[in-house]
Amino acid sequence: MVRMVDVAKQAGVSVKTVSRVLNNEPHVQEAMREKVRAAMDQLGYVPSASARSLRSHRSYTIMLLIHDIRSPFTNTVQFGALQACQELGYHLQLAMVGSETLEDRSKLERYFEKTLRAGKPDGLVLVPPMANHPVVADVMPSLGIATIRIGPNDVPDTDETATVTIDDTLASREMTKHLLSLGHRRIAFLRGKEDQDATQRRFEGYAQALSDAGVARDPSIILPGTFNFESGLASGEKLLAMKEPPTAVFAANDDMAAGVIMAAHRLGVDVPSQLSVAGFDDSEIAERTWPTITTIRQPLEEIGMAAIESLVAAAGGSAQPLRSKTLPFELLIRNSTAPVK
Amino acid sequence: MVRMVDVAKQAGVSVKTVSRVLNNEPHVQEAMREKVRAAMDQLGYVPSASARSLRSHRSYTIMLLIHDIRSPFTNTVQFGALQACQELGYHLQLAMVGSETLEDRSKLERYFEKTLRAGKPDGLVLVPPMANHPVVADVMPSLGIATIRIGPNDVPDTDETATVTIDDTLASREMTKHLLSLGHRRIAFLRGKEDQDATQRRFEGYAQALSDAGVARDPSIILPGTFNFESGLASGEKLLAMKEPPTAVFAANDDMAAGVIMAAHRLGVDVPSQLSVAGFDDSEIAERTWPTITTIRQPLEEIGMAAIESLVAAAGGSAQPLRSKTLPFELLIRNSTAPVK
DNA sequence: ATGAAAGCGCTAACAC
DNA sequence: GTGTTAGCGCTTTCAT
Repeated sequence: MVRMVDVAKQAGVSVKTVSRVLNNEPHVQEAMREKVRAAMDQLGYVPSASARSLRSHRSYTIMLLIHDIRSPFTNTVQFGALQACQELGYHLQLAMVGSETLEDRSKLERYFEKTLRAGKPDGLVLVPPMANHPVVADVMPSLGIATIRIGPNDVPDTDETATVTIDDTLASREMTKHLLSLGHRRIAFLRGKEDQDATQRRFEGYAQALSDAGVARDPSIILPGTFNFESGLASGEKLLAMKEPPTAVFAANDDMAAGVIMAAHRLGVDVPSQLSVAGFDDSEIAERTWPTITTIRQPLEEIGMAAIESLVAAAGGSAQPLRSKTLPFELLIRNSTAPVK
Repeated sequence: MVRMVDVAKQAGVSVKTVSRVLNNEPHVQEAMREKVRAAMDQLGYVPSASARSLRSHRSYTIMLLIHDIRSPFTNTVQFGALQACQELGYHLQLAMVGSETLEDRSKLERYFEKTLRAGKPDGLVLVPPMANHPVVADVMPSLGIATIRIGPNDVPDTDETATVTIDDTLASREMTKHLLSLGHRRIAFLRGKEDQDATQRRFEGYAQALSDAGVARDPSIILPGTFNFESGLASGEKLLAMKEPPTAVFAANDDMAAGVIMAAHRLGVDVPSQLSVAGFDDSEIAERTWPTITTIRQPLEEIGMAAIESLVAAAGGSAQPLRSKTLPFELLIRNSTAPVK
């Protein structure tokens, strides 16, 4: 194994200088820097991560904390995060919190204590439903780890936490306006999980757009949901069985929208001629159903990348505080929405 | 921060004894062991990962090497792997190899050198298409890292590598037999990517079943593919435009099967009454299309868990060699296959 | 601007 | 069965 001393010998300098070059510290002449870099390359030097972090208390590792790893949302964020990590020379480590742990405050505390102290990540990325879970929010500050939350819109920044999101309310309003512009007046709304900020935000956008258009809200076609396919299926069946069914359904995410489409298939209702369906997120499934789903694209890959970039910037000695970012969304009109008949 | 000395002091023993307890080494009296454990709990001791790995050359980290992170296949394996890691006290780290890197031997070598030397994982999990990529297979042995490949059927074990899979050929034969039993004789087959072992294996099962049933193979309805939705869509459109279209399509994975179903929708062909469609993998999409897809369930979560368990067992001092495993599959008959008319 | 020395927290090697 | 000591490879501190 090639050690720092070997590089130092090869370059004819002291270890400390090599260390300075490795860490991009100032106070090294450019010529020296070059010589050291050449020696590193020549010897194929790879610094020992454990030695570095033992001494410096930095791990060059970001931890992505997930709840349901199999969600395409999380998966895409992860993809972006991983790309950014590789570019910046950081490791991406995964950790998962199960439902029971999430419910139980003391369990969660113990879990964090163990996982975070052991891994000592330089930063933490939280995705929904972790991102604005009340118990998580309670426990986090005591850990003293820079954290980016993905998703929530209304959590204030602190020195140690910030958020990366889109403007859910605005996006939802635009989608609702799209449906209104097609002539729909009886538009159902499927809520998501209530412990996720997005549910309320998206509902607000829907409510605002209706109110702007002077359309009264009908509570009987605003249904609870869980963000998953089955919940959309059940709500779809319920709505279509009504005496006066809605002409459009806006689901708070694509999985539920796909469920509504499935319900329509089952009941022989044609989408979009008899029922328009809109989703949110632009998950993979939105392009794989028949018809394909009109939705809001969240730049999830970019969100993942932005999260890592913020954390790494804050971790690097410069000690700039974390900054929240709001990224742009896009209304994607596909085949599941059409003018009302 | 609580250190090992603090625990030792509290328990009234030497550091080495604490270390022995931490690592479950023998030669410690049960009473001492208990005392030490109590002290650890009481002080909230969390061992320093970096110090341990600096000294012991073990990182308690498994690396999952992925190519296309957004595939549901990989995602589910990852889910199982993460569960197993948490149970066994290991960290799961992610690394990604892009397409260009995978094509270029020297790039790949440099990538591995850098990634693996830096992270020093105790084990490596490869998923398709990494798992039996020729260049990867060439480069791996020189790295001296215990590796589990997920997917390939025909790679011999070595001391350092083993595989965890299902019997693709057998599974594919059973699916083909299912279609034959429904009266289909003109069964198309959609191949996957040719650099993946599964493509050939699954084709062989199809070929065997046809041959067992005395049905001649028609090369004009055996089409190449890439395992993705678009490729299934294109093949589906091509098959349905034939003068004598097949009565059934067996796609080498679910994404392609979903594409075929989409093609049928577009062309107004009813599935399954006019065309039966079968997939492979039991991806999430297989239950979200209309109709739902008859497929082969691979126990991907269990596969991910088994991979980690093997690696951890081999990493733990016992130094037992890696062992390959073949897990059971299951034929899931859903709504996309029906008797031929 | 550069270097020498101390020591991060742990385990390997060896003593008892 | 248990303890002592050295040192893993690096960065920090302090000196020059």
